Amino acid sequence: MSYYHSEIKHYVAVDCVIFGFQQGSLHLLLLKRKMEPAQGQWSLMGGFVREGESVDEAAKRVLAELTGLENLYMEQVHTFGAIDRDPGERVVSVVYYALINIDEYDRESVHQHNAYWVNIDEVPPLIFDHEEMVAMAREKMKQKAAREPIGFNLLPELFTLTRLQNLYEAIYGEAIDKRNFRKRVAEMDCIEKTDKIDKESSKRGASLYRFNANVYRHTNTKFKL
Amino acid sequence: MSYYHSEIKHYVAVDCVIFGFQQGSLHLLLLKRKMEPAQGQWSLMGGFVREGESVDEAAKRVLAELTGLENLYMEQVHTFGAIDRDPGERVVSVVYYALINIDEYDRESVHQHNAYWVNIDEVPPLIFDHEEMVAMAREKMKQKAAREPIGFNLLPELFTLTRLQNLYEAIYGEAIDKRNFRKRVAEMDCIEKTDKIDKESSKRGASLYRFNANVYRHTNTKFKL
DNA sequence: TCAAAAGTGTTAAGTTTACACCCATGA
DNA sequence: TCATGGGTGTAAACTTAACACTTTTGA
Repeated sequence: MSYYHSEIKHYVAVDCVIFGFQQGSLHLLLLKRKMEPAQGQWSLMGGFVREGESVDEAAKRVLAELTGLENLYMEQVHTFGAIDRDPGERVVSVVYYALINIDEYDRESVHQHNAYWVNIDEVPPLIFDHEEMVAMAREKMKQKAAREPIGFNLLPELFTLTRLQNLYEAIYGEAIDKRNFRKRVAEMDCIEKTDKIDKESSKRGASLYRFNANVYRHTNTKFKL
Repeated sequence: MSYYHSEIKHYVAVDCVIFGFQQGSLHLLLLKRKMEPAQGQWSLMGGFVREGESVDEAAKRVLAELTGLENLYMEQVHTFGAIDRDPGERVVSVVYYALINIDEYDRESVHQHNAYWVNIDEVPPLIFDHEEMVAMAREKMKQKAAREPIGFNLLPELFTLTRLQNLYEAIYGEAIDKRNFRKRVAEMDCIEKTDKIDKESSKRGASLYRFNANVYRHTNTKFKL
């Protein structure tokens, strides 16, 4: 209105790199675009920032639209601001990543958006600069997961240690020594053994564990997996 | 024009957290605003993203406007997108930090912008969300400086080891053991001793060192100071 | 001659890595 | 009974941290 009238405005969008964990691998929720530009090609889920919402809120809305889930763990990654990154028109895009428990999304909604879970190591070519977005999001998530307990967002509430180890192997992209891994887990009070046993994944059965966020907040020991 | 006509646009700005190193402390280059809104208050250097430039280019331009320097080391920090973060009008701001050798900027230009170097531990109240921007930039710079040789951008080409140590102490906010520090430096081939001696800082004189970016690129040893 | 910064190694503590076998169970 | 995944400890290698005195020189 008043101060900045001599400046120009831009479209501001958000794009979401949505991580899930399945069959021992990280997966991404990708869309096969139903609209121009780039119809028929693969892309991240995105949307424009609207008038009455912050950029963070726009990302939450876009995620909820697709997955039906509110309160996902989400983090801003980077803003992509090249002039011609979108060949349709100039759009500045703020990228977020989200971590979701792959058992809990709204399949109906995902289906309607023409979205599919794709193994992160078999991602098809993506439109625009979306591959770079994925690369940055993956790297940032990896760094964060090593030092803060965000990985549990990718798991159900109860999980076996083998499953947790598989998750971290997928995140780091390398094998982890089982005994060393369990030693580290044992030192972390916030990862609690429950008295429940999982019989799905093995004949013998494996103890189920749970992440306790309260314990995490009240202990001063650094998280490190 | 075509695809996104039903969406609305936003002002997109850049704000720059400009670090310098002086008298053993990190300093920030801050402006006393000459215009509304928030005239007379302290702020970061900023500006709007224009039509023919990317967001990165806007940040470079804004930095060059203030300091007269091109090719500064610069990194994107975060995008601030709250609706009412700027009480004048809605502006989405992309924050960058830059590292500058405090001996080399254009004093004339800085003076004209009403800008001053302020010790980072004595920063006055800043407008809007600029204090949060500074905090995030500082943390990100610290993380990066520990693992990549960006600190040299804050120093002249030749420097003594004591000066380098003082810089890292300022970045980390804690004292470093002199012998351990020098041991680490000695193991890094990219930090080369020259045959020049600095006589300014001590009676005895101290050897001057230089960072060699080529050597850094061609060695595989991780940078760690 | 003395104040001020430069320069220099060793040891202990802590952390990280490598590694192999027995257990419980359902098919 | 055997194939499958669950569960457990120790020693060596490496990394980090702690620590104090001698040197040079200009004022």
